[in-house]
Amino acid sequence: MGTAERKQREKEQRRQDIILAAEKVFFSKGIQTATVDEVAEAAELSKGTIYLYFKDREEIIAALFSRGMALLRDMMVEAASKCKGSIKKIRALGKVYLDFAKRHPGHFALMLEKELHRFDVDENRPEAIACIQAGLQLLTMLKMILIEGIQEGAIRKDVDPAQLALIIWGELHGVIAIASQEEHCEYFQQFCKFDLESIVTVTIKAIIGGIKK
Amino acid sequence: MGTAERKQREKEQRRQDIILAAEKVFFSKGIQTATVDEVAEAAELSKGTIYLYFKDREEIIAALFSRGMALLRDMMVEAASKCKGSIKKIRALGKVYLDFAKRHPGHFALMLEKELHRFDVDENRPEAIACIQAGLQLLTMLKMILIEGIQEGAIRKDVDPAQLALIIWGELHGVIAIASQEEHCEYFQQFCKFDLESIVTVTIKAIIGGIKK
DNA sequence: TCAATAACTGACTAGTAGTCATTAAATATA
DNA sequence: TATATTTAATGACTACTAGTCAGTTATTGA
Repeated sequence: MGTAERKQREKEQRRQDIILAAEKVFFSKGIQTATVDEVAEAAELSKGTIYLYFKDREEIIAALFSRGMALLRDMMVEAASKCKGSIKKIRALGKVYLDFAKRHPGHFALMLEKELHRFDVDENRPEAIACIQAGLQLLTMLKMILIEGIQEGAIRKDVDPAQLALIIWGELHGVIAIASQEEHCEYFQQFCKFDLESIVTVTIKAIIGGIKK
Repeated sequence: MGTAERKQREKEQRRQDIILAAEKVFFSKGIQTATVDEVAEAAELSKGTIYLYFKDREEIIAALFSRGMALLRDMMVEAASKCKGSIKKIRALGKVYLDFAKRHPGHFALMLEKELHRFDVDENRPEAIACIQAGLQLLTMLKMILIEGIQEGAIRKDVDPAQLALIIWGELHGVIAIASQEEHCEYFQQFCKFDLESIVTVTIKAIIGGIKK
């Protein structure tokens, strides 16, 4: 009797439906201003049902975040696999992040808002673990590329590759976050004019310059 | 008749008192959870009075932010003035940020939470302008150091110094933000063990490596 | 057919941002 | 000094939203 299994699948499906509805609402109305009631309406469910599937509002956002992170990770893994040599791979990652920002602006905005500021979700809950896992997989991929580069002799070997992976990710994300935010502020435009693409290119160049042998 | 001037001073004083009360409340209870009522109570004023001095909650936070930013800017300007040579100055800035995090943990936390994500404050309001000004002053100082470095021949001259200043600030802040957040997460500890101090040292080294001639 | 279980509902509670008519205090004026 | 006027402060109130839970409906298994 596969009833239990089917029910399990249906439950998972409903959860996914809620996540998709939440994406529509949160990405169009803004993370801060969208309400759970609006998510419920978009999902054609009552608010109470939403809370059967997610502990609280923050957990819904965490689910969106980990989906976006997984998306980015997949794009990065694919792009890296197409390049030969660690330096080229790292250069490709910057381009991928730009591409991600263009193709998934909602997820990108969520990442800018949440990547650098701790979720208020209990660290032991599945959604929090999924967030951390996706981030760790991204860092691990980067670490592998660095190890490869050290073996090739292209990258300096006096730094721990894991630590360096964290640094590169922080640098890249930090620059893109600040630049994409200040892109729309006229006061900052006076300080320096640029497009996101050129600033990422320069950043990647600087990062690589800092880790090359 | 100096009544008007005195009243103006008193008004400004009250505003400062509210900001100090807000610091206590926001920094102890957390930016997200502290309420305006609590600020009012700490300032020994009614909530209505708070709203005579600040348009909304976000503007109170913006006032704290710009105060912190000015604090950091002053520390950085002072530290830079004590060093000879642009490379040494840049190295000093990383140390200053660490020192700032230790001496002003509340402001540091606010910066992690807000620096990379746009304030919902009208760009034309004084508080928003103060935030942007403080940030711009910091970037301008960095730009001056870079120009000095280019003239000295210590720093590569193929990049716009203003753009490079933005990149360095983004890199430094991005790394510190991610590292200080993940410092407390056991899952990330498995990936790589480090203390904030060593990661900042390595980051500064990487940044300098990326911009040296 | 009917009892048991699971899924869902929406009115309700609690809590908070922001408002505004009213009160109190300070100042200017006669 | 007495009174009018302006300024500062109040706190009860509204509007809104996260999260709950007793009750309803649908599904399943006997």
